Amino acid sequence: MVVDRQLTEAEFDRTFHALADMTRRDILGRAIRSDESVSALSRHYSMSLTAVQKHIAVLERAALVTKERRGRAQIVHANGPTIAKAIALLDQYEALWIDRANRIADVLATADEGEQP
Amino acid sequence: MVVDRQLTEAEFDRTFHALADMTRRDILGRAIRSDESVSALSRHYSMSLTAVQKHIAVLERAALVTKERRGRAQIVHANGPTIAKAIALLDQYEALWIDRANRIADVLATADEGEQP
DNA sequence: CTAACCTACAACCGTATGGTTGTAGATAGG
DNA sequence: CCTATCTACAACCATACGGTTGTAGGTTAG
Repeated sequence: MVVDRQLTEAEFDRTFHALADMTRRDILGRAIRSDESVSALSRHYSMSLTAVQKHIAVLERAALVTKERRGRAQIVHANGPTIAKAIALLDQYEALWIDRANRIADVLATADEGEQP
Repeated sequence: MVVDRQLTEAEFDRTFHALADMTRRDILGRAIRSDESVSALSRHYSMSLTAVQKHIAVLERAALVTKERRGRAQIVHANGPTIAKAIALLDQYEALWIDRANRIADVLATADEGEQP
């Protein structure tokens, strides 16, 4: 099963784009805490149902969320693994940054040694 | 000093929007690994200098990057703390998700106990 | 001083984004 | 059956985005 592969660059594009909107982050948060239908979710916001549907579609294309039919309602579930993969990428950047900061600190420390002969 | 506060929602918008583009992620990666000027960075990409300037401006508005004048060159530095704050938000989402998954597992386990009397 | 270089910014263009309204198809409930 | 509910989707609109070219201002090197 190809299930735990890294996200492609295009998938990262979609994931971060989906996260770059307050309404979508809020929808994601609600989807994580409980299972609500599309229309139930839409009632939390002062915009049309269609607008919320589109936001959910963006989250869905980013694989941050999945929909499950349950009678006439469409239940929105959060998809944890995609969040984890986004974290993994940012962790790589942070690790590089910390590594660089450490190397710079080393260079400065070594330079200091030579300055008091 | 108000330095380590959380990002506002609008700042998260900018941060994730900045990360939602392959070229900008690449520029951020290069800025983390080394200090390059704007024009030096632009040489890595098959687009105009102006386009790269704009990408850097987006990263700068998101506080993922800062610029430092050095003679006639403008050096682009990565800004680690902002990356860390983005990670912190995603970690919150992931923690909620794991918590929810655990609670669901508990409910299922409890239900199983009652099924073999 | 002059020429080359680095950066900044305005103006423009096609396309994507985020919103709206309106129409229509399933499904559940009384 | 009939009606209210939930969802889907097309069409439209204003604005933002990602790219271009062109012009202009500092700064360094020779």
